[in-house]
Amino acid sequence: MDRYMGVPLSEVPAPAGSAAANYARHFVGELFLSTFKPLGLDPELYWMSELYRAGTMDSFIRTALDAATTVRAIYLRVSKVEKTADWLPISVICQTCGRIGTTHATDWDGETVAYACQPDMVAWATGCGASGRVAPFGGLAKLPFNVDWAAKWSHFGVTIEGCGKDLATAGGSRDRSDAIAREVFHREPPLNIPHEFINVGGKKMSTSRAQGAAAHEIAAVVPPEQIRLLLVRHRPQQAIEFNPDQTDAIPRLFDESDRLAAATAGRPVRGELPAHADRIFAASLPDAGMDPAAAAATFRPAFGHLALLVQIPGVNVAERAAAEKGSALTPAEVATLDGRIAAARAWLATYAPDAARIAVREDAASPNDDPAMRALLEDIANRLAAVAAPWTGDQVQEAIFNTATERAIPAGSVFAALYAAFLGRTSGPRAGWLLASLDPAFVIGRLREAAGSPTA
RNA sequence: GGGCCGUUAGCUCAGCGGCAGAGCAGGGGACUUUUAAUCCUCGUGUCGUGGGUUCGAAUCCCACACGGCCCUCCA
Repeated sequence: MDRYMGVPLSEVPAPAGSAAANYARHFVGELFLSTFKPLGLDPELYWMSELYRAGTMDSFIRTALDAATTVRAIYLRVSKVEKTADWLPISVICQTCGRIGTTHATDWDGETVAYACQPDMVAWATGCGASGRVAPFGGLAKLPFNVDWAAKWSHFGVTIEGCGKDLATAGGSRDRSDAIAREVFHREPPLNIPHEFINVGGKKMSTSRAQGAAAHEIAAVVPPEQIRLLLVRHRPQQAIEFNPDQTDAIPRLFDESDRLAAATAGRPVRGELPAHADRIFAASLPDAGMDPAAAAATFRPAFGHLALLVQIPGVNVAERAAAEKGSALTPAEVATLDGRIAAARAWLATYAPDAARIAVREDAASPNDDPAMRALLEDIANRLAAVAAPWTGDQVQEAIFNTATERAIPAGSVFAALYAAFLGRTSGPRAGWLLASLDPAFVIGRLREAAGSPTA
């Protein structure tokens, strides 16, 4: 580890087992790109290490070194950072040990600089102590971050580039780079659009601090379209509050996505829509080639509903979805459905609040308060005991309704009593199918507990 | 100590000089076989606080409070 501290990441070997050419490519390729790609972000990459090696940056290096006095003045004026009088805006790679973080360059003579690799320049790396002169071109040195940033604007002709608020602060990195662009490279810096962060539970999302959820964890649950919506629906300078843990934030994100789709497709929508709802929807589509109108018109099963259906044994979710739509699902709709089913399962396994999970009570039910209801539950138990296992959902549902009708008790209150006995709550999925999926002896026993009758 | 962004309904957020809004949550109601479904209905909230500008301020200006982030290096 120490051996590589201070060495350019492009020169550090990739971790064992990685196929990447070096450490930088390993992380950009394996982590960033694999997360971005499903989101429809397919950037064209430039590796600065290659541009430096190819000599592309040489003219900027020369300009910066010639203007070293100006650069030092900018650091002092803009950021109140005082560099020593011999400091040069160049980071030389030590010819002996390969480190870039430990070198101090001085004495630009128009072709070469002197440098020293210092053992105690920074706390996090130890220089080898070598010194010498080097022509800082062709990849033997790099520009410091702020100068490098400004140089890139000139080289790539950048006209607009946002950045996070951490860099956009007054006297911060962006201000320094802006000043360098103007005064050293004589070019107006690109239009800046500072943007906020994503907070989880009021705190900046941070994997290293184990705070809230990590991006790749959320991406494992929320499909690309909804993640894009999360990022796109707010003003950029508004921090995004997203706390999926034990909340309905994820189902709501789906609901908003579907609402925007409905509006785009011209279907009626409750309430007021945000300005440019159709544009927000189009921007949330991960595939740039996708026709927003066509995408909006497809059937989109409600996430909350799916999260319920996947928990009920014996339910054919695809059949239910087709029934709800009123016709067979298209291949694209099947793909949407499958994606949402997977998302619903992942959500239930991770972030979902307990209230969203159906769980049959382990403990015994207490007898119902109402004598008439107790008698009715006993009646249902007896009827079911006469039905040969395995029960079907229809059989159980029929037994419930027949009993309720005969005893002139509203079906609604019977169901409430059943849910209380089995789930410990007042509502739930279709009771007949729920009970049919459980062990018959258990069901009868539980019904008699709720009826207050001896179960032996 | 300096700076940037934010603060609007329980939650998430629009509105950004002209009657304070939406979704969700929540309350009430409808539906005699229940998808946690569906439908109808209900919104006074010190627009963070205090000043100022204005015929008129959530909106513009100034202070202050609170929250987040930054102000050494690296990127």
